[in-house]
Amino acid sequence: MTLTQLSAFVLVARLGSVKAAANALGVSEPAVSQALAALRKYLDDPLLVRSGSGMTMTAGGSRLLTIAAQMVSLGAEAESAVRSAQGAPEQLRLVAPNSIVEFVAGPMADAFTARSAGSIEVSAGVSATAEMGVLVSQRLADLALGPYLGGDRSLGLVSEPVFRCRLVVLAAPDARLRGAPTQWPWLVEPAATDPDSDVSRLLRNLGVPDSRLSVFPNQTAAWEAAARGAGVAPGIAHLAVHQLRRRELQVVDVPGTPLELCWHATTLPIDRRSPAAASLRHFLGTPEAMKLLRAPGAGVPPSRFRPPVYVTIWS
Amino acid sequence: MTLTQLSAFVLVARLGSVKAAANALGVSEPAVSQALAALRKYLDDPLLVRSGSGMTMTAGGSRLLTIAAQMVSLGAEAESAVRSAQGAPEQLRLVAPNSIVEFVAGPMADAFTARSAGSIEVSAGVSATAEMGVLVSQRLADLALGPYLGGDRSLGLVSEPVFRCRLVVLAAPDARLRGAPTQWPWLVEPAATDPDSDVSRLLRNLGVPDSRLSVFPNQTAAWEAAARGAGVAPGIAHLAVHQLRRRELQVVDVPGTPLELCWHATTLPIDRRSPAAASLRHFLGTPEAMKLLRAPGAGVPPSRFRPPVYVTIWS
DNA sequence: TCGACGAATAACCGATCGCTTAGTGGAGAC
DNA sequence: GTCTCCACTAAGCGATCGGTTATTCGTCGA
Repeated sequence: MTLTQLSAFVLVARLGSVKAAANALGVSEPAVSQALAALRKYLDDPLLVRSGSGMTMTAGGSRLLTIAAQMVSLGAEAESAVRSAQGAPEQLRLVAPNSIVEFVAGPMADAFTARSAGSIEVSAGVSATAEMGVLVSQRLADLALGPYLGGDRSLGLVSEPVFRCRLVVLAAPDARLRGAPTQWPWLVEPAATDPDSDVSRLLRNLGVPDSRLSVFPNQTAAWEAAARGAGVAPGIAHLAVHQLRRRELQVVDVPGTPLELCWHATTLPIDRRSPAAASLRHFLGTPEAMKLLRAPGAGVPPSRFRPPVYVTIWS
Repeated sequence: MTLTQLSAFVLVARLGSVKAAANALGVSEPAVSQALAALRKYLDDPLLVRSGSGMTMTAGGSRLLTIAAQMVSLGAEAESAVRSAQGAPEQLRLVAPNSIVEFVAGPMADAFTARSAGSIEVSAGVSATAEMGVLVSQRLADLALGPYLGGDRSLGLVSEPVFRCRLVVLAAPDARLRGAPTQWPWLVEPAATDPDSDVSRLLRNLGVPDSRLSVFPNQTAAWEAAARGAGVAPGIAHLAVHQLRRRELQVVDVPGTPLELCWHATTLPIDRRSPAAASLRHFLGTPEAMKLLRAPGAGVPPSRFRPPVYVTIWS
């Protein structure tokens, strides 16, 4: 019985599928399956059994889940406790949707590290909406910046609004868009395939079929294609400020847009929150952070992003 | 960072020495030292440093201790939770001084297993007094039967009296004992070398030098030697009932004896106690258990006992 | 009935764990 | 100074872990 096995089990139980857990951990699906098999053998209990929709827990599995979750969480806590005790920079892991990581996580991390006088290092990772809450509650991440995640009460998370913005649809000024929006070519970033993402919701509301989507490795690439006239690209309005100002793109009037959004900061409740996480949470409310959220970085070349989507970056 | 490493660390921190921890775990001393080295390297902190008397914790070490102890404890809890959930017999580990294991633990375990209709299996192990409390608080054992262990408040244990008995000194009826007790040959079981044991205390009070001790692998062997006239053997009076009735041994009048003792049952507090441990604890108060405590088994041939002393038996 | 998807298994591989025995090093006791 | 105790290191060994790719198995849905 190892901590990796327990952590795989918890993730499978929480996400409801081996595949999802494998994605969240950034490993192949048999790796998770085997960790599960080893645990099953060791404890002599199936723990999770396949059932029509996802995996359901046995009696033993549900007892294990509560305990294993604590152990995994304590494991992460132990590391940070020891490291912080000796003055090494604390590792703080921020998780967010692709668009946020792409434009604001970098400057945000740099600013916060500077503000903490180098005593806290921030790293950022991309994750699907459905995984973000679990990652934070598992202490695989310290803070999630993105949609509201307080819906699942069982995770015990605090999700507070920090920033309002608008989702719009962009296209080149000279683009000739014929017919209904459902027939346009839609140039999207990978999050559009996350059913819980705002972009995905917008596309569903419009009734855009998957066949009309072109998925680009990141938002910047999708917007460049749109600027070349290849189609329309949904995006957060203020993140495209450079392209809009240079007239490479303009806002297209589409039903249901602009979609008012609110980014939330999600963490463990105060009593379970690490000091570093609390500090970052506080930083997000400062004018300095607001400025960074409002004035995004220029975006980064595609090569800096990992090819697979919805993979968290930390090992 | 593995659970074995954490468990080794906790034991070293609690027992104050690598050697003691190795004994408690039943492994060689370098094994523990290496586990510690691996943890130190992984966490990049010395955790425990040698200091004149034993090992003292660094700041990181003391932070780790509280968390690691929980993790180790949860690990044991996880196993028993899953096993009990699927109807497999629960493993209940009883720890006691050598004499109790030798004479009463076997019948007690059998009786309790029968009483629980086979749903709980009891195994018994020998441990030094100083280790018993730690073993219970670590959940390496579920119940300790022996001396009072409530002294160390930090372990958070409940130690309640269950049985009164007397420690006496025995010899063959025809033994010719010359001079003062300090000059007799003393035939002792291994617990006599445990400074916290009652036998050891008695010998200290009498001023018996170590050179006059002959250590036998178990109580039965020591008593057999005494019956052959090889010297005197301290022991719990009612455990020697067979030898006394057959006139192989008789009580020798020695200052400070009979020494009134009280066996205590030590467990975690009720809210942290496993149901099986609670059940055994309750069983110890029943007339059936009293009878077993009063009328011991015949003792077992030496070969059934492990050569090393003060080693807990479970892996 | 067939196909597709997701879980489980097989086979393999390198790294690490956990343990051993044997030897080194350092601090205190005589 | 030398002895002794105790922690640590070295070296080696077998088992397991944790990961991969490729394949098989079961179940659901068309």
